[in-house]
Amino acid sequence: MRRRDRQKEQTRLDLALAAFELAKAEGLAQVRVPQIAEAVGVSTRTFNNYFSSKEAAVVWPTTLRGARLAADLAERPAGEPLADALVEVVSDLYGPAGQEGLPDGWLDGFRTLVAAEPALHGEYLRAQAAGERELAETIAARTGSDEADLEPLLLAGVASAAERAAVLYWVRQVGPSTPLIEVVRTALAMALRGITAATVTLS
Amino acid sequence: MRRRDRQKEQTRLDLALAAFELAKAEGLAQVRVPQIAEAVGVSTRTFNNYFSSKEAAVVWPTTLRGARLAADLAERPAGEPLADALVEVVSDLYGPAGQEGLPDGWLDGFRTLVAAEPALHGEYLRAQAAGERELAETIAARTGSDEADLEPLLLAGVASAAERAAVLYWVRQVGPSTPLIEVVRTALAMALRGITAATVTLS
DNA sequence: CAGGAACTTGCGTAATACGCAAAAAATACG
DNA sequence: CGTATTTTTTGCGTATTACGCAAGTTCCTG
Repeated sequence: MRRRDRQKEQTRLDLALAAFELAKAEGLAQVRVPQIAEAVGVSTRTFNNYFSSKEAAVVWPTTLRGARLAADLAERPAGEPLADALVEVVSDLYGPAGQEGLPDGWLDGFRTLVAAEPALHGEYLRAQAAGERELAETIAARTGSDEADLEPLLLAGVASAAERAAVLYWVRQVGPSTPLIEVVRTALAMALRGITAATVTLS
Repeated sequence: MRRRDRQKEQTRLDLALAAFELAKAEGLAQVRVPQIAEAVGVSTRTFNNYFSSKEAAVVWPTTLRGARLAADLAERPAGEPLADALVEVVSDLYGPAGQEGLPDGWLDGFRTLVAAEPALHGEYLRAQAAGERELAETIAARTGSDEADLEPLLLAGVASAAERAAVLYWVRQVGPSTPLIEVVRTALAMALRGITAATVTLS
């Protein structure tokens, strides 16, 4: 029962990475679904059992990273202030530990590819949004907020937005680059200060 | 030159609203592109000159609203604190003035539809992201930041995230609803307090 | 009102996504 | 150890779609 699941996830990741490599090499538009399937040794139909489009496949690791984010937050010491925990957990995604399970240099290549391929933007944001939802749930669990509170949604959304902004800033940077992980930390710190400081209740 | 453009934009909006109405009535998956085109009286091929998918069509007004957001911010008095201006401008989108050019009740129907149709999420987020970019540029122009600064990106991202979080919160709300526009104002105020207060520079 | 630009349209085609049912593989169980 | 059962993969058929291209139509400009 478990071996099966692991094999499935491996195949899913294989397909995702194959799609990514091909897109990087030839441009996403030139990549054909059968080509991806063949690279992994499965049928086209099987590819479509795992992913509903090549875009979804390319972006799959983003979903994984989102899940890892929530999981990491859940394991943070309970006493730690939430803002600090968020900064750590998100910026860790951009450190060496955040690349686990993915090939070397994946993150850089992925950023480049997404920037170059507008066709990926929708699926990419979708994947991020999924992670954001998980994150909001974890935050709610941690702070003991009501399931339907505004704060967890806000915190997750803002953290996610700060992460995106940091990456965007870093990509556009021209001069000597501040390391991405530093930019991420700064952006998160700036963005989170507001929400965690204020305690506002809706009437 | 201008009459032509106006007609074009009208057609584009007609197609978008037709797609929306049909999706609302029959479910997006049941709607066929030729059906949308016919509803507006153009050929299928013309539909695809305007939009590259039915999803993109349904979501088009979101793009318009994003553009309006940036335009509105540009017209705010220069003296006004940026955070205040952002709160006003975003929450105005959820007031009566924000519905201009769209049919009555569009906003409610749209929210419901997007919530019900995962196939729209990608395009929806894409449209929001486009608005976010415009907003960041307008903010940069307003504050006189360098084109490549982090702050404008962060502010635009956080404002956008706060808006999304507010809507999500409001949708899930069970009890007596706080008016959406109030939730939006609160969320923005909470989220923005941090960034605008802090002045952090990257090393 | 003639010349030309912009927009629309029909046609052809490559690609895709998914339902369905059969084959194959993995696992559980006696 | 072998068979029954569940899961996964696969092939096939098909409805739909997106877009290049070239011809037709509309509209503006001088």
